[in-house]
Amino acid sequence: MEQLKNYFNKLVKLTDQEWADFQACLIKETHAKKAYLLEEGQKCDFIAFIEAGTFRFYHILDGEEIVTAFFFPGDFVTNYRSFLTDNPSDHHIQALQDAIIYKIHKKDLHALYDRYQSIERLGRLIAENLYLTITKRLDSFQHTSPEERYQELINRNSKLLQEVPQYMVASYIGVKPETLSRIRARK
Amino acid sequence: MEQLKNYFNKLVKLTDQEWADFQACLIKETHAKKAYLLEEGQKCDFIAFIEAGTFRFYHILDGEEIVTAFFFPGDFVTNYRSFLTDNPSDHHIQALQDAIIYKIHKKDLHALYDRYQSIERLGRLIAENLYLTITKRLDSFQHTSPEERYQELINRNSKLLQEVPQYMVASYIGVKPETLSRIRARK
DNA sequence: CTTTTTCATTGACCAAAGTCAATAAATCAT
DNA sequence: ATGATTTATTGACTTTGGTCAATGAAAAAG
Repeated sequence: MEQLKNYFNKLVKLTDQEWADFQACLIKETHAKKAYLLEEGQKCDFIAFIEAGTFRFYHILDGEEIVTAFFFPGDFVTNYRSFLTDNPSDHHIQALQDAIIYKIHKKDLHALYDRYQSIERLGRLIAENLYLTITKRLDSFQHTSPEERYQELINRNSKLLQEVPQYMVASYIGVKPETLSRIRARK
Repeated sequence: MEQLKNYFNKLVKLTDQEWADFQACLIKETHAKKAYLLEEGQKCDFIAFIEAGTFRFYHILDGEEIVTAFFFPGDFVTNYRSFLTDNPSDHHIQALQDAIIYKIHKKDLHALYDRYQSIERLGRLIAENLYLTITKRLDSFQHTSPEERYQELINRNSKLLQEVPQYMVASYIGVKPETLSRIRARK
C-alpha cells in the first residue's frame, strides 16, 4: 500500500483527502497459485496493483497457449483493453504464485476521476505509462531477434526462469519451446 | 477543424469557452511532400491533427529504413514517446504528400490541462486511444503472418499502395521488399 | 523525349525458426 | 517414495523469409 502511494506520488501529489478517498476504494485480495484473476469472456472492470506474486496474461490460439505479458510486484495488472472498451476479455490472467493485490473497480475510479482533477490526471499518466510500456514491447518485436529478446528479458528479470516455466517465456518472446531450448543451448 | 471538434465531442463535451481556448493554441501548418515534420534527434514538443496528407514514421537501422507507422487524415501525428518523455526522437516523421495539419505544443496543452478538467480528461482519453491502437499493432505482430498483416492493412486502407511505395509497406508489415513482392505474386 | 534514378520482380541459395517425434528430466499427486 | 504427468532437450526434416544478384518497369530530372 505504501508502495502504491509512493508510485502515485511520483506522478501527482495527492492531498490526504484524495488519497484517503482513493484508498477507500481499494479492495485487498489474495489469489492462490494458478487461480484466475480474470477469464476469457469476462469484462475486466478493474485495475489491480500487485503487492506480491506474479501473473501471466495469455490466451489460447489454435489449441496453444500464447503468453502476451507477465506482471510483477509493483505493476498494475488488468486487461486494459477490456477495461477501456468494455469488450469481453480475450485473455486469461492467472496467478503464477500466491499473490496479494489491491483492486479498484472501474466505476469507483471513474467516480474519483469526476471528483478530483488530480486523480483524472493520475489516470492520464497511467495511460501514458502503459503506452510507453507497450511501445517498448512492439519495438522489440519489430527490431530484435528472439535471441536478443530473450537476453533483454533475463537482463531485466534474471530470476524469471526460476518463477515461470520456460515454455511460457518462449511464448512471451514469440518462439516455440524447442527454439528457446536451442537458443539457450548455443551459449 | 470541424473534423477535430467532432472527434473531441465524441470523447468529451467541451464548452464554447474551452473549445475557443483550445483552438487559440492550434497552429495551422502546411508541409510539402517529402518535408520533415520531425527529424531524428529533435524533441517532439507537439501533437498535430491531420487535415490532409499522409505521413510516415520511420528510422534508419543498419542503413535501412524501417517504417513503424503511417498517419492519415483524421489521425494525430506525433512521436508520442518523445512527447511524453522529452527524450530526443528516434524516428523521422515525413510527409508523403502535401499535407495540412493543426499543431498544438506541449506547453500549451499542459496549460490547458491545468486550466480545464475536461481537457485533462481529453488528454487521458487520447492516451487511452493511442494505447488501444498500438496494442492492435502488437497483436498483429505476435499473432499473424506477414501475409495476413498485408491483407489486414489493405483491407483497412485499400488505396495505401497507390499512395506510398511498396517497400515502405513491406517494412511496415515487417518484411523485406522482395518478400512482399512474393506475397503479392502468390495470389 | 531521353536519360537517370528509383522501385519492383524474379531466381538461386542460405539461415532461422517451425514441425514431428523420441527421450530425458523435473514436478506433482497419491 | 513411486508412479504419473508435465516440461525440457535433442535430432531429422520442412517451411518461410532473408540475401545477393540480375533484370525490368516506372518515375523523376534534365
